[in-house]
Amino acid sequence: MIHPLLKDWKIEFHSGIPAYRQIANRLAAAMADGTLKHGDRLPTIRELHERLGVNPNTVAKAYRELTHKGLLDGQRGFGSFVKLDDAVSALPATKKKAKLKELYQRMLAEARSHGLNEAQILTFIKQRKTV
Amino acid sequence: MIHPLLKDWKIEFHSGIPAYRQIANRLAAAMADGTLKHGDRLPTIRELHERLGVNPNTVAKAYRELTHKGLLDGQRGFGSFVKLDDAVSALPATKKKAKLKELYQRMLAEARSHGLNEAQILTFIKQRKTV
DNA sequence: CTTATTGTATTACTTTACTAATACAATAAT
DNA sequence: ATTATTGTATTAGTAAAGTAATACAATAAG
Repeated sequence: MIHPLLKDWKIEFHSGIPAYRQIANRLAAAMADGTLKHGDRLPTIRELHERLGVNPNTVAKAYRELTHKGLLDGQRGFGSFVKLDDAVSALPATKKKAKLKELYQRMLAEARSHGLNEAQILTFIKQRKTV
Repeated sequence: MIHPLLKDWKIEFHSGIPAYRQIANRLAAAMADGTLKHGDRLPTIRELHERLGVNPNTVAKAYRELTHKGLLDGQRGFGSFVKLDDAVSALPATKKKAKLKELYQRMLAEARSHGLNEAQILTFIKQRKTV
């Protein structure tokens, strides 16, 4: 049975965003929004490799990154499994906040370099509805 | 007379953020918050080169980027000048918005990969006071 | 015990990003 | 006209990122 994640998933090879990043982001997003739950089995590295047309190592790199963040658990001969309870929820609020701040600052810097100031940015974001 | 911008400006060489980016960001930020106004003369490339301890070309790269965005105007033998009215203000609102959206999406993707969902992110940002 | 399946490790190739050295070109001052 | 000052262009070197080819290791199933 084909994994739900694989529906309509194509790597954009000329987007400037590296393949492994697209993979890691998609998986992480699915975890964050609840599509993937703790204990779920991910597609095997080789399956993604075939379906997406990328090197097995590229998939492995994405998996490794998530594993390193504690979001994933790989078991040889068995598969890779989502691991949400411990690591993520246990990620202290202060650390999360620090990470967010860092990301936000980076976005600010880039926006500024396009002639936008923080007020405009905040205005834009605050208009967005909380999904 | 030493340019105001140069006060307490050191390049962080081991921050992972490239020197030219630090330069471009600082200048753009100064433009966005009003520290630099239209027509202001920037430090010369060679002056920044000496003060910051980076290659002239590195400074030039930052200037080139801003020039390309229409925020700067370089005149040989004369200097580089801030150019805010035309380009930036004329940057159509729709384009600004598109850019913001792109930046925001990128931030979201990265935040998700740290186990955060959009709601948390929005909550964090909305708590920030509009400077 | 053997085999198929899976994640992991090693190594190398290719491209891109960043920085640097150097020379060139235009402007202004004298 | 000459010279000093400034931005620009060309070229090259270096490091890092991304991808790939291949071999290895652990687990489960028969």
